[in-house]
Amino acid sequence: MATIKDVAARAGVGLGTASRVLSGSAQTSPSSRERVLAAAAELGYVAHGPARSLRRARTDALGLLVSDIRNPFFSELAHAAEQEARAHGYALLLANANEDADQADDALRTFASQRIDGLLLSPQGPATPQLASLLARAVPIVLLNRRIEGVDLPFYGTDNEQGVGLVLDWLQERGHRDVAYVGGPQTMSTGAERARAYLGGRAAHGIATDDALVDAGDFTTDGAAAAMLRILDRGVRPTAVFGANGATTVGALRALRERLGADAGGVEVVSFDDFDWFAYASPAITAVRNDAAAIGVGAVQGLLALLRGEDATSQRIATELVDRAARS
Amino acid sequence: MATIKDVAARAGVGLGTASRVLSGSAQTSPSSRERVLAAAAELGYVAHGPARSLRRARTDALGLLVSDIRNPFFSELAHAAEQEARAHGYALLLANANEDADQADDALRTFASQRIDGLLLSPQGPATPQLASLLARAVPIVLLNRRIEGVDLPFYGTDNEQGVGLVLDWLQERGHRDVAYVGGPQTMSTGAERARAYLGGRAAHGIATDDALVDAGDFTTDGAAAAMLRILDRGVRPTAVFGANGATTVGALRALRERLGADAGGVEVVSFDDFDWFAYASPAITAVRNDAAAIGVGAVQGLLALLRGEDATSQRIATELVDRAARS
DNA sequence: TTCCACCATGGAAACGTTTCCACGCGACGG
DNA sequence: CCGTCGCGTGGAAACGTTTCCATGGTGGAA
Repeated sequence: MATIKDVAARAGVGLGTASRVLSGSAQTSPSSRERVLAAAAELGYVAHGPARSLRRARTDALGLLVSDIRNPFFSELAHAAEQEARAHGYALLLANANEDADQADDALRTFASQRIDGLLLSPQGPATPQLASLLARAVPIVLLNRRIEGVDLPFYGTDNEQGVGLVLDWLQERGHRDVAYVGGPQTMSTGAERARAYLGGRAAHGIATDDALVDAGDFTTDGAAAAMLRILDRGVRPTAVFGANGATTVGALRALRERLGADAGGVEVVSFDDFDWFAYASPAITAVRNDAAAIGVGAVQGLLALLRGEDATSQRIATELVDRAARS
Repeated sequence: MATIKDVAARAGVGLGTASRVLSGSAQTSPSSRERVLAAAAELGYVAHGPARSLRRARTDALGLLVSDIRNPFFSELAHAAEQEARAHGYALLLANANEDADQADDALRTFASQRIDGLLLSPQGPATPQLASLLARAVPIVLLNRRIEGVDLPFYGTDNEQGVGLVLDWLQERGHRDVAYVGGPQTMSTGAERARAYLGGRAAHGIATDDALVDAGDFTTDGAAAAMLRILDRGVRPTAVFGANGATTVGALRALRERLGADAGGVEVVSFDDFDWFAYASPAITAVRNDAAAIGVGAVQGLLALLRGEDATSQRIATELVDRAARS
């Protein structure tokens, strides 16, 4: 309730001096400084953020739009990004698109209205009008984990090719020939890149190139379970299954357990995306660990670079394989 | 970049009329309305949120402070709360305390500066100066899942007593006598309430009241694993283990698997807090499902009631048991 | 001693809204 | 035909900051 005028009055200084002390923007005499700070403390003064933003034409806030905060990948990323932003004096506003284009647009509208200084965006699909509007306003934007067709923005995400390479090496080392692949939608860059890397690298790693072993869901558990069942229904019997993201792997696992029992009939499961609990699953799941925290931190740093007027270099974060196969 | 003045000028109306149309606050003639909306669309006008907040002395934003967004309970809750808030025209600002009192205070300071209209708070511990400051400003606040000593605020959380009752019934039905309990910190209301309900109800459900079977961690995986190991080291051999929250159960599971093998030596595990993947764990974990979404929605509704000047009634959300025990 | 430069200071202006107030006009009733 | 009522309107004021500008004072250099 107390304004800076009240503080100035109580400290017996002018409005300007009080502002200079409280925002630390310019030199002030030690005595003024002391009295202003004392007055502010006594009154419990808290600067009015919106007024400050109005005057300074910046909000010191970054927006983060993720497709689903319940997805552990994104909650980890959000957490890391928030820490990094906070460390640099920025607040992080989080919005949830709920895997829905309308909600995503809605969130972008809110961000635009809040006048965020920059945006971390995990795109749902193609560019939307709201996104175009933000681009037109020259709001700095970086992309997370998925690319947008036709829009060239700094990108921070997993190195899909390298990650799939690790999986292929592992499959070969374990001697798997008949491997099922449960993919994601080709319309997402993640789905497309992983599929391309896997399908293109199979032969060189001694894996059968039978198309009956390949199907795709929509990166949801349910979609992936259905895809896995379709594969099994074709009468093929893989010795290993590769899920193209975390939810996909869970769906495949569910289908395998339904069909083949709690140990999935000895089928080995390997995943792009790691969850901690994969260690406790039956069967244990080997996974490529997608470093969400590194992506979040890198993206914030890139965005901050853009805000300083420098340019940001895209990063593909390398993955590492967590091998949980039962060894004899 | 376009302001409401630009819109008014282009539409050939006065400033006031433009504002009235765009904020829908009062009657305007159809012709004005039409021209203002057209002008706004042509200019790509987006209202300046901070300016609006400054003038209206409200932000239409609610703050949500959780202890750790990576905790699935909170990400689920955050998601549900955001949907509910959005449906009522409020934005939800999310902040992460990272289980750390300083960061929590920092986040509260930011919220205060942003002039949020209301706060959903999952407290870390006792009341802090920043919280007192918010209370003094008469910012409406509701509490999530944990209470604060000495502060009487509307509360939305799990019905711990009822949930523990379900677990006790299940343990009795399964014929367990020697049950280990891995609890949480007594300084948190959740830890204390669950411990009280369990310890007090044991005898009536035919469970041994041997204190060697009881230990406590700090609601983290590592702390719980250590507690579980302490119990096993006492030479007791329980037939079932009850973990007082999700992370605790995971820690106990880890310790059991380390000591007794991948099937935990046949020990049955039951948890307060359910994770979807418990179905795929080895051994499968029975759990009391904590309805995070219902808590989030209820809390937002309560907060909105406070904002309307009504008063909010605390809610204890009932849990349900998800029985995943292997039946013969 | 005198001037100049510099630094701290007080207050006005500006940021983009909403809302209040006063005004003009048309319609309706007397 | 005139007074009044009400509705739509334009513009000024206000919200709480920061920043610019002018001013006064002080220290050092000449």
